[in-house]
Amino acid sequence: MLSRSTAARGRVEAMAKDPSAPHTPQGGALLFAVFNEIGIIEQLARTRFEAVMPGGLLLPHFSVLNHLVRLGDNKSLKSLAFAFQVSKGTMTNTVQKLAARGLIDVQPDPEDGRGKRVFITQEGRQMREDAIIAITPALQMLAEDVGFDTFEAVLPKLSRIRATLDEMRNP
Amino acid sequence: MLSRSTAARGRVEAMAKDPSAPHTPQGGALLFAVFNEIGIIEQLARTRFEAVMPGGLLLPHFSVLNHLVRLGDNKSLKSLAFAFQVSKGTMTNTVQKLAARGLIDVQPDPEDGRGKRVFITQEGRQMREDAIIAITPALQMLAEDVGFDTFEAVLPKLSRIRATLDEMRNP
DNA sequence: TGATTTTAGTTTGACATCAAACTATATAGT
DNA sequence: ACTATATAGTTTGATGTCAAACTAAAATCA
Repeated sequence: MLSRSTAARGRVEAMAKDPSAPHTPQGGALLFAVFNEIGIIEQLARTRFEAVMPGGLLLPHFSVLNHLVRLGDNKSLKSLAFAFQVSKGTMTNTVQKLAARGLIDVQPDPEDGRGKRVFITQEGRQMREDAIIAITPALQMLAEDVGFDTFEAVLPKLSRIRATLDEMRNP
Repeated sequence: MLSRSTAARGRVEAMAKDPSAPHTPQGGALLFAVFNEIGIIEQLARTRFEAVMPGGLLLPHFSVLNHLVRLGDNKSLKSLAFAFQVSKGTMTNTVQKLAARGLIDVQPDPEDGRGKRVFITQEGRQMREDAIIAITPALQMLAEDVGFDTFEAVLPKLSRIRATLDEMRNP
């Protein structure tokens, strides 16, 4: 059986780097490799995150709770969908799940008959706290093993890539 | 309507950075921010990639074709699932879709009655070439706008994070 | 004011994905 | 050899997601 890191490397190398391929830009392989690493990290991080979440909380659910605590509640579904770059239907689904668990409270918007407003409940705040507590050991281990400076160095560059990708949408 | 980059920043800030939260490690916010950027980039990149793929080819489909060209075909489903870090069932599904389109050829493993072997067809090779041609403009634009050096700088650090996350699985 | 268009949210249908159960074959243990 | 266990692949049921169709309520405009 291959080691896990070998497996991951296998996937890294799985992406395009064929120098004989026509029309491949010089260094297109580099970009492929970066996006491939990002894809793997996203998957590994999500899996690990959800594995330790209390009550089977999923990443998008936590994300919404965290958003409501950090940036304040009384948010519309639209703004939440926009903030997380998911479709309206997806946010409808997420909000319904959170509401069914009593972690948020959804009410009609008093100023707009079409809209709704999302509030976090006390249970929702507690769940968000528990979630942060649950993931903290993994984050600490990661910070120790990888080095904090690596994360510091990488964040602004990722932001730059994200911002550019963001601007490239719908030209 | 908010600008798109404002929206993306909204999602960035949506993740944990609450300094008042108990048990939040010093700088836990940094790690959250990094993973959040990674999540957004993965989503934006996938969407953009699939939007230009010929014949509605999806990212996992392309990834398998590319893998078979770059690392050679005659692969088992197991090894493909392992390389891409997806479940066996997922790879069964992906392989069935590719085979139905005639892009790969799946045959029983002559040396193992349980196994199958996956081969890429000429149509599959052509599809992979077309896909690379289709995504190249976006990659070039990105490389120009962001700067090649940013990608060069970020790749080894992402690899490090990925490798550590990989090692952290199933201790 | 009345008609058109835009917007907020929901629903529907399709698809990728996963975990777990299942089948069939191979390997290990005795 | 016979039984146990492990492995390759498929299937099943659930979930998250999206795009597109749909409903209802603004906002625009003529």
